Amino acid sequence: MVTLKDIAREAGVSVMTVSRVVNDIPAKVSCAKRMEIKGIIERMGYVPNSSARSLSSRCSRLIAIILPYAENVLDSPYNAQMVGYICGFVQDMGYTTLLYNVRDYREVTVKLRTWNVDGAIFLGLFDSQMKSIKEDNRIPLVFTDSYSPLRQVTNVGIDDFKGGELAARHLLDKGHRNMSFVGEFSWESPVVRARFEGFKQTLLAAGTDLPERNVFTGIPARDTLKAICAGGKPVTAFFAVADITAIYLIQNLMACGFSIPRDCSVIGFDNLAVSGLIEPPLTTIEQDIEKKARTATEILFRHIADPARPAENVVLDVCLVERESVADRNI
Amino acid sequence: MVTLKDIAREAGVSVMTVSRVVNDIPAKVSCAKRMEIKGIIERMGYVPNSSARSLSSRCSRLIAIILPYAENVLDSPYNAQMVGYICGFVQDMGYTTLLYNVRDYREVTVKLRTWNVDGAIFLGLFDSQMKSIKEDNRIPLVFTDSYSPLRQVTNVGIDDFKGGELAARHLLDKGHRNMSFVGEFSWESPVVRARFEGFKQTLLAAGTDLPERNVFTGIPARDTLKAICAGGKPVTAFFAVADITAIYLIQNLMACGFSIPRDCSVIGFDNLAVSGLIEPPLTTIEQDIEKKARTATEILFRHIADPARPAENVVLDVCLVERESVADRNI
DNA sequence: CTGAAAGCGCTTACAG
DNA sequence: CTGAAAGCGCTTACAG
Repeated sequence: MVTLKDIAREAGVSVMTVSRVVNDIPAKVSCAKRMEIKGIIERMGYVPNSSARSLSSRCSRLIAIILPYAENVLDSPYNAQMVGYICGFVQDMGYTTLLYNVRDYREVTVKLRTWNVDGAIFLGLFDSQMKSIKEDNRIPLVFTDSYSPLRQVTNVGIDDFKGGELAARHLLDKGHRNMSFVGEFSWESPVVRARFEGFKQTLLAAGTDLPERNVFTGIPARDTLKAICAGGKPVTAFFAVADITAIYLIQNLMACGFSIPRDCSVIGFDNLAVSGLIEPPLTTIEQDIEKKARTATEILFRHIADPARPAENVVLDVCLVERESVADRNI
Repeated sequence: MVTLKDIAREAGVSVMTVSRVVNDIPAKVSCAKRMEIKGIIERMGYVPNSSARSLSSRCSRLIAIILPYAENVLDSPYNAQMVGYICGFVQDMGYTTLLYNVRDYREVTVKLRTWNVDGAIFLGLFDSQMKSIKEDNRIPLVFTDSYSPLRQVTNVGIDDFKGGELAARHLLDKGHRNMSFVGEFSWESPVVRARFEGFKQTLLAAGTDLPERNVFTGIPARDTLKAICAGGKPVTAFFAVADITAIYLIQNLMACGFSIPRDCSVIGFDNLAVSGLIEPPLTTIEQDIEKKARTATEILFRHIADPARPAENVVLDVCLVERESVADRNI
């Protein structure tokens, strides 16, 4: 392994001079010497040892992405997109990405400290442990999709409530009057809750009720689907809390013999790449995942550059993407 | 920051004794002392500094996953699956995952050396640079889907040729006699080549030709699709080199007014999660991505434990998954 | 503009 | 079973 010392000996200077060249510390080494040393570094294939750097400078140039545990954390297209973009942005900044999935929030502190990570981005549900995580780790931390009331926490999220509103308004516009909400995860998730509330309140304001029996935490069983989509006052449209949910819901509705959108309409949330590819192409609420990833990374680096910066809470916009999974009942 | 020294002072022992407790070096510290020290470590919230460890022990417990550059490397569901599984397995071994996307293979050496990475797994097309990468980095390296002739390289791949055979045999069984191959990427990719050869040779052996005009490097334009699927001797079935390709191909065929599989059949390769969700559900050649990720990780750790181990080339099996995108023309 | 000294937090290698 | 010494490769802080 080639070290600073080797380069220094070869160039006949001290290690400090080489270190200054390697780190491009300006105007502290004469130009001629600088060029000569650069040549030797190139020729000998010197690569700085990041561990040694991290140890002495207390900066690792390492960013951790923290995901809640799953057998495969990137199974979800949303997570995969976020991690992929963040990884690219982090690398563009000259930093390196560590990828972690944690079963218990207490693992977080150990993982961040042991590598002396300079900053971390959290994907997913860490709301309740956020306070402890924040207290235990005095480095810049960016959460995503958090609804924690803590003001000193930096978060990048989207307008989930508005997403629910847009879905409701679109279905109302298309003449639907009896609808169903299909959630996922537990009701613990404030993200699900916000989308639901936006949906429900918009319906209520328009004089349309969303009865309890049409609200589900997961995809309803086929018998249930058959029951609510037929009978006296059938459900004509579903708002699924995520595109993945919508896709499986459509599968189940089709398996029940329903045609989408002729017999019942479905609107999703996320606008994943696959959502335009299924049959029928999914009408959905779009969130800009690249922008979310970019914003989260930018804010993180802003806090790394200036740790005194106040916490920010960014809420990104959402919009309706109309495709073919919602029928117009007005015509 | 709590260090070994702090624990040592608190316990009234030397740092070496604490180090031995932290690292569970067996039977070298009396039991009573060991318990007492463990208590202090717990109480003071000591976390070992991995950089210091890496520097002095020359082992980082870091594994790099190297992907060829893309704007979003995890945009491909295949990459996302692989990275997700590998990350989990690596973590189970007590190691940490670094995620890199590289534009140029020369970046690889710098990235691996600077963090003193203990091993690396490569996803994607590194065949031509493999020799240089291998020579520059004397740590365990596992490649995937490589067709490099280098014998000293460890690789985990699948039987792409057999996949092509299975596709051909299935279409022949279903009575198709005029087929098309739709590739992706360049023909440089030996993976594409192998799938193509398996397909073509099986057709030829059965007395069915695969004329040049029905072989494509990307998804054909709609005019082309219309032309080859109509006329005197129409193409009745397509073999797409990957499910993603198949999905877009189906989109295009539908946009041309063709019904799948009534007017033309499509068979894919990979069996992604989405492939069963599209309409019609895709008949495809399945590869076991979890097994591939697991095998690659296991072999890597075997080589880390015993660097003298000879290189291995593992070829995993593939199989046909029959769904609804291929019509039976015999009935 | 340049360098000698000290130290980051740990482990290796040796001594007892 | 325990510890003092040296060193991993770098940077910080200071001196000139």
